[in-house]
Amino acid sequence: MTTRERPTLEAVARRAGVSRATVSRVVNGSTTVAATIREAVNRAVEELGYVPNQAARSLVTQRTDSIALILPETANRVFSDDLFFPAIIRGVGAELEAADKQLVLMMTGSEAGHHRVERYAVAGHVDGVMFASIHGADPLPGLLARRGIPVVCSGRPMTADPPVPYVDVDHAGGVAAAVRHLVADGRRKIATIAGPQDMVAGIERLTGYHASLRDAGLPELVAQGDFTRESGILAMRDLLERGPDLDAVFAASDLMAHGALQALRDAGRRVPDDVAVIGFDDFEISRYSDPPLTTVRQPIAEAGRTMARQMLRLIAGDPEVAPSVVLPTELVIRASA
Amino acid sequence: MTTRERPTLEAVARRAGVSRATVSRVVNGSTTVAATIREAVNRAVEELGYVPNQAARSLVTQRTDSIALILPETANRVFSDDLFFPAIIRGVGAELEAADKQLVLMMTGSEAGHHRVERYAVAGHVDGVMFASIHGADPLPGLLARRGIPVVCSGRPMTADPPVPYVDVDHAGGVAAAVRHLVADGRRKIATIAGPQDMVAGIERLTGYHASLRDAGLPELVAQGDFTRESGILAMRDLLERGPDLDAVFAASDLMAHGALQALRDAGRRVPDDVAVIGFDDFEISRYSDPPLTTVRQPIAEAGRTMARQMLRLIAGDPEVAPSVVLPTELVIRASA
DNA sequence: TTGTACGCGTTATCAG
DNA sequence: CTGATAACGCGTACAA
Repeated sequence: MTTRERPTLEAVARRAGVSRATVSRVVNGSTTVAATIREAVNRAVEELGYVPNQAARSLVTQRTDSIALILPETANRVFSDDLFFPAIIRGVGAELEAADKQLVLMMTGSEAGHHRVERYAVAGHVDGVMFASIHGADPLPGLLARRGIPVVCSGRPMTADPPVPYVDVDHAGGVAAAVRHLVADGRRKIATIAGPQDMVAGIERLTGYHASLRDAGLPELVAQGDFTRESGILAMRDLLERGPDLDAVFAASDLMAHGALQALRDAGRRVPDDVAVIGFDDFEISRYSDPPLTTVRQPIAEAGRTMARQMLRLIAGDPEVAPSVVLPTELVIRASA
Repeated sequence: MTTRERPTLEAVARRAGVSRATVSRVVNGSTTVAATIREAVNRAVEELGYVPNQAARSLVTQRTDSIALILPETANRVFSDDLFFPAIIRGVGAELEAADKQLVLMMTGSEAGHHRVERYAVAGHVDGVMFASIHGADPLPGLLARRGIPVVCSGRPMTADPPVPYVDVDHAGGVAAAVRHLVADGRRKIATIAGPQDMVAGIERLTGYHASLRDAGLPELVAQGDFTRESGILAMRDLLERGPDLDAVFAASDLMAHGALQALRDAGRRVPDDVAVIGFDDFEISRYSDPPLTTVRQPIAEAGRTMARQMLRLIAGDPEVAPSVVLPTELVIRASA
């Protein structure tokens, strides 16, 4: 391994026969440099393979040009068949790439990881921190914000101690559309498989269910899941037991809806003839399920892009950053309901 | 958002009534500081919420205490039902956590991303770079190594321009064990579903297949896949068409093996009665397939841990870092073969 | 045991 | 348009 010394600005300057200042200007794309000199400097940079020392640079600029995306989950959860994280990462990545910022992914399933991320950010490793999801009343976003670090969350934080800008989708509106569709179809015993109640997405979809059924004057039937397919299977079995006469089920995630489809099939119920099923997400796979899943589409990648844009504004010092952006959801009707 | 000034060493020193040097010593855990002073300093640190400026610190120490793990894939590939990446990330994460180093994940599916990672590393953002996989003759590992940046790869790099330390598993040995098992079981028409031939894992498993069948004096039958389940389905159909009389198939990944199981079922072949199937990976789900999958176990998380350990040694300047570590594989016999 | 003083590699502010 | 020169915040010989 060649442990050659890294060339400095000084070295480039000597080789090009100019001052450090001039080299710095060229490297940073200043226009006020004579063409001939610029060329000489660029040649020297090339020959020496010069790359600016990030530590020195950010010591004076106060910037690192890299931004963290926190995945407050364990590796097992992040990397599963749940396509939420990939989608949000794609959205964030695309927007940051366009802005030439480096995306830094950090998983913090454990408590210790949580604390290390805090130090990492406060120490100035990154210019800002985005959260891909929030569990319970996670203090970290507020903590960082109070430190003056730009923070944006995906999903409304449950604690708004110092209010942190967030991007979310219209959960309630999506659920309402789903329930309306079921009611219009003549369904009268509409159950739900709720998401985890330590996450705003889970809570708001359940709240939306409550509100919609109340408006429609229909009886409720709730089972608890955690967004995963397995939990959908278990919850559906539970529902069938407690409400054998149900004729529809709204699952708070596509994966749980798929689990429900499977459990219904196992129980000999036909979808949608006996039981209508609606999910929430609109993952790719939902187009190919049996039957294809009617579901509430939420623009996850778009949420990621939006989150990144807000972050870039925050970093740029834009005072006009909206405290929240809520993206619309949309009912996608296929065969299951 | 409180944009309070970040306290510096100087501020802490003033408050504690000591010099900057002393504060620095306390913060870095030097033992040569009087207990009373240490306490006063710690109190000041606490009160001010002081956290060392990473840029300033690494400007002098030449270290950042964070290490990158490159996933040279798109988000779609990284976050799929392939459990390779989660496993390796878990292994790496555990080892780095113990060493109190921060793990930084970077995905570089695109060409541009590739280049940005190079600059990121060369600029000194991280102390070292690990690669979770390698495609073709990726020049990046060598490029970084030549720059004097510690590099470790998971999987033998196809180009060893400057030889880069790597951790891999015994592909050939695993394949040989699988084929031996099939032959001993009386199978005589053993096909294979090969992995992508731009990755060493794909190449070596196919090479191993060639060698094993040659040794056994049996005819070959090869179809091409890319480690995914879908490619396994397609490849199996292809094989059945070209070799209707095959009585066994070795798939170079568990996911492809699962695809093969499905295709065989669709074709009305019984497993293992008509066709024996063996995979490669031993993912959790392979215990629950129908039938449970006989497969070659490769210790992925252990490879991640080993890779991290090698990296830590490299960073510590240990001259005794092995140029390569090859972990054993093991045939796990279940019901499919 | 503690403090002084220098240097790490850049950028930015001034003169020239 | 270019070149000195002063920060930026910290670690660490060296001196006290």
